Amino acid sequence: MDVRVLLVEDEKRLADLVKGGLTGEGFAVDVAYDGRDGLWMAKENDYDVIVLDVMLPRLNGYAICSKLREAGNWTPIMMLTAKDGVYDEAEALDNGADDYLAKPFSYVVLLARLRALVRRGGKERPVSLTVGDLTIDPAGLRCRRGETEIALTPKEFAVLHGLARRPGEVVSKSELLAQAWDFSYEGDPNIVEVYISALRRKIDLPFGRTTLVTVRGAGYRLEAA
Amino acid sequence: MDVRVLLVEDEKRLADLVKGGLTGEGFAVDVAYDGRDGLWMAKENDYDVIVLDVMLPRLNGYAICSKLREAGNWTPIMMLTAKDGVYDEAEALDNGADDYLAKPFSYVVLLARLRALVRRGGKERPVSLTVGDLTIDPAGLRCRRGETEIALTPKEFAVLHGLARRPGEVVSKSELLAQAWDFSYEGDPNIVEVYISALRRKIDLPFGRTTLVTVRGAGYRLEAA
DNA sequence: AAACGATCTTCAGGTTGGCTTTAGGTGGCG
DNA sequence: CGCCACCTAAAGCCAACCTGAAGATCGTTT
Repeated sequence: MDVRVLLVEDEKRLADLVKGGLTGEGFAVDVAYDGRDGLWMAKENDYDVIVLDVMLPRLNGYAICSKLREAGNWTPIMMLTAKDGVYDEAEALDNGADDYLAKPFSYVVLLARLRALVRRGGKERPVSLTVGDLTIDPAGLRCRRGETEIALTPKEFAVLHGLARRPGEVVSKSELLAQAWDFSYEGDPNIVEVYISALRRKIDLPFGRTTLVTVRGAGYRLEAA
Repeated sequence: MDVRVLLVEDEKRLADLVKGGLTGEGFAVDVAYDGRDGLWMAKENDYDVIVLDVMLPRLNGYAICSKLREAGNWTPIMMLTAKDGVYDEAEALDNGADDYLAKPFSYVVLLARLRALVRRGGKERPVSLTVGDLTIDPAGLRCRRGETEIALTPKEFAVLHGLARRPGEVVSKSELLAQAWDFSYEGDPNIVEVYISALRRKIDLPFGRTTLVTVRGAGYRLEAA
């Protein structure tokens, strides 16, 4: 049971190096030297993980990534970003990548991250959730109301995510607890209320909306309207 | 086991193109060139997925979609929305479509999305109940009379739900008690009357209706008329 | 190591709104 | 006419909920 890897990288020297290394580690590696070939191969075959350079001839890494996700392909993707910067990371994850690595990278780090990615598996998950004009990006701890970016803490995000996965439906406090906290959380359920309060202050109040609704005795509901 | 597709599209050139492409991919494609034929074929045959253009002669895509859903047909539907601003995606999904694609679309994308739709088997049949123009959504603890949303408390909802599950039938007070309250409720059975009263004030009175009928000595009945 | 900032969690006071009971009223039915 | 089932407005009670603030925890910086 080999791990099948697709490597899309135009620098032939680097591509060969990585391929050699990974092959030695027991990976089955295919290489594509430009974006369009890479996209085609990714669609044609079933890989366990895809390594994508960002800057590629004919079709860049971001585009490949979004196109795959759009096509319902949720193979784990690692992006190799040329420039080191926050902007690149954000863009990579925005486009549906699962992890990224800034060039130049150490081979050992690549290997470790790849293994982590494969282990995590490519569970099917949407690139982003949308509830009305609220978009939630599960890859990063961020969300946007229209064009306005909203910073969320990890827990706030977890709660919002739990609600957004079932828009318009009532999600009970205990469901939120089970999802955003450990399964067997022993603490005060009031904590959910605290986070609901914080979320409202961020996603509703500044916009004069009330999309996060309390359903007394039942739970909370996130509405599109 | 072919995948059976119904394509409802009046632009003959486009229809033939798509049909050709999909046939080549192993789909069994039927084409209808106007809305009424499309609806008829959708009802007559059992398709795995239906592709609906929005703007169609004789009966538009939205109408076909709602009519099918009304008739209890939950075949996955993909809507093709012309991007002229009159119709938008949200409307497509509101009408019960499972996915939409804005024209002009790439054939590859259409193919991928269709496959995803078929794989998922479409939206789960909503569990909402309908009694005449009254719809009850247990997942969201909401109910509507026509387009008007009605706010209900959990107990009110529980009672209404108990009635709506058996539309037109008499449901006894003790059945309602057993269902909406704990099995062994020790309180005053008059409470049911109180809630019936509250419900009437919300779902009948404002609409000049009397759908929630008392059957003296037997219980209550929720009527479609 | 110490200090710091951010986040998480707990706590407590205040408020609200739904649940239930009560009680007087209505109307069907013998 | 009187009984009984049902209707419904009103009010008290209590649990659920909101929220500001303080304490606890964790990771990062100095």
